[in-house]
Amino acid sequence: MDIQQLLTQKVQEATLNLFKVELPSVEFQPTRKEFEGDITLVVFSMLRVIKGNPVQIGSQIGAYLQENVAEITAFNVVKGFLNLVIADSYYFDFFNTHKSNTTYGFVAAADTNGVMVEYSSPNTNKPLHLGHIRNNLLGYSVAEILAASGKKVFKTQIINDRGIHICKSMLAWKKYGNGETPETTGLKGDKLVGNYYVKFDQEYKKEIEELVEKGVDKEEAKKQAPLILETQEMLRKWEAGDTEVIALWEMMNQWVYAGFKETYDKLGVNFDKNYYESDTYKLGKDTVEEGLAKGVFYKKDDGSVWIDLSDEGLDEKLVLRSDGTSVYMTQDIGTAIQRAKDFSVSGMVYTVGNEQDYHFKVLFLILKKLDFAWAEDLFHLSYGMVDLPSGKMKSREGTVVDADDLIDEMKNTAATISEELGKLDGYSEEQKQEVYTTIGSGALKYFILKVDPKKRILFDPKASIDFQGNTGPFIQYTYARIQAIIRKSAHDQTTDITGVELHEKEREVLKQIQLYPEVIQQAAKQYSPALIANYVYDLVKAYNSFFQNVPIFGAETESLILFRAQLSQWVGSIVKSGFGLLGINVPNRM
RNA sequence: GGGCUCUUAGCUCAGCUGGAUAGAGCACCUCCCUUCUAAGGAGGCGGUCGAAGGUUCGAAUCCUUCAGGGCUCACCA
Repeated sequence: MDIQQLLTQKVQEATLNLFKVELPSVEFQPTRKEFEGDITLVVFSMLRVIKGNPVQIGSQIGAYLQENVAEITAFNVVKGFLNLVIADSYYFDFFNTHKSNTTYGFVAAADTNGVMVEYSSPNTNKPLHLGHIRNNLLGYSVAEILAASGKKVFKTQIINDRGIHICKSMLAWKKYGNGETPETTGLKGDKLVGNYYVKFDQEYKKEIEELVEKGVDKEEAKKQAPLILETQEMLRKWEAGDTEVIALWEMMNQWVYAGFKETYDKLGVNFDKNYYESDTYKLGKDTVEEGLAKGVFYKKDDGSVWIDLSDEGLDEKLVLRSDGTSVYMTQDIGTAIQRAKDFSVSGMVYTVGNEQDYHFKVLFLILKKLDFAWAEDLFHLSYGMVDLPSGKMKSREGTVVDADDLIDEMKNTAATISEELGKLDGYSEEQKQEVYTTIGSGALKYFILKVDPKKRILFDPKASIDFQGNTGPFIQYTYARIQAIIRKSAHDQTTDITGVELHEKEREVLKQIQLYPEVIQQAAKQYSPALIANYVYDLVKAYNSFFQNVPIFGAETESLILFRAQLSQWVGSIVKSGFGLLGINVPNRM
């Protein structure tokens, strides 16, 4: 039982004895730095049931607790706050019990209830950019956090691999590509295909202009341009299973997947299963047909199929076009059902930007109306856009921050700083490169994950990401320093500690460590890696203050040295664990 | 126009779901490396929590209105 639970009981016992009232709930909070104490009972909130002067009530309860609870050694009352001082012995018990547990704070996964986390979900025409980085980091991290909180987690992505836009890059490559491949050009596959998508757009615009000059109306020109007609023809062939078109489609998709794989590896993210729209959209169509029979949907005169959500305060929404082809919603219905079949999950998390809030509101509602039991446990992990100072990233204006470029740039910055500091002497070139990668991507990942997912991020490419203060490298640096202590320390890391007096700084560190399990649960509940990031930062700050103000190897007694070395080790282990939940590595030296 | 959402120090962000004098980092100004890694530590400067009302012992947090930003309301995905 942790101290708060124990105190809750004891406070209820106290009020029953002293005031003859049963307290429905007891409110605690950490004691503020400026007051003496470790944990604070808020007496104000009890005034509803106990009438009287809060200071007096607080004093009486405080006296009772000091008398009857071994862990409470002193107390003081300020206004309506009862500050309680917890005995060192309590902290040492806590310390000895958990310090060697490498999964401290984690709850073992129950097999029964799985959760699926979808993230990334790229479009095969466009190389990944900064917005995708946020998506990938968030999704991966939330999956890790959910797993740590006791869920069985499956990671997936849905790949947008079909539709008219895919045919555009295929056609452009066929017409202007001269058989170029990633091998012949040395380009990453996704970049190569992305170039042809852009190329299509350029040529298409030229055709439109030519037609307009000949006197064709602009809207009409868009429909008549030979390129768009050819693209539509290609899509028809694709849907008809034309061998040549399918072969081209498969070849180019493979290039893109190979390119994405490289970027995912660099980001350190992965998936248990990939879904492809080309596989799931048909199931969506079938489901709509069934729903139509059940009366969930209705058909308009032109043959299009809709759902009426006006009772729920929303609009009518199209789920099948009049020509019978599927829309985005259709295929998302299909994908969800397919997943529920493939994995036994009780929940699904969709990591998708907040511009699709409305879409997911509708999707979840439709699935509920279709009576799927799991539809109650769907969550849209909606996150804010990553904007540049100039506004939105626009590929046409060349203002997109490319994922690969940014990752490389961060690594280079890390390398420059590292070399200036020159602390990696004795490392091989390969080891150094590894450290630079760790630091560079640590800086990037932390920068993005420390912000509440809901909020939009402003990213200024000119003002580079910091390496000092509340940053990834700051935290990694603390970890590296701790490793230096461990290397130097010949002390046994598991012996129990007794008979030393806690320094104020050590107490602060231990209080922070105590919070970790609860922080993981909160982060899981709120789907927020930012809570983990900010927690690790606070832990590290408390540790640094200890490190800088309290000697370790210069401590007065052997057991004190032992304790401080062990404490350092434990902090290091939690930093590693917490950063692991964010998908960030830690270096042994830096 | 309807819906959703955001606004906290010059800048970037916390603020434990209603509690004490609103906290960090960056930037700026002082100090601290013959003790373990100074990518660090100790301190200073800096706030009418977008505005106005309301709820109550108590509001950055809850409610209402207003202002400003973002997203969205496609037979695009």
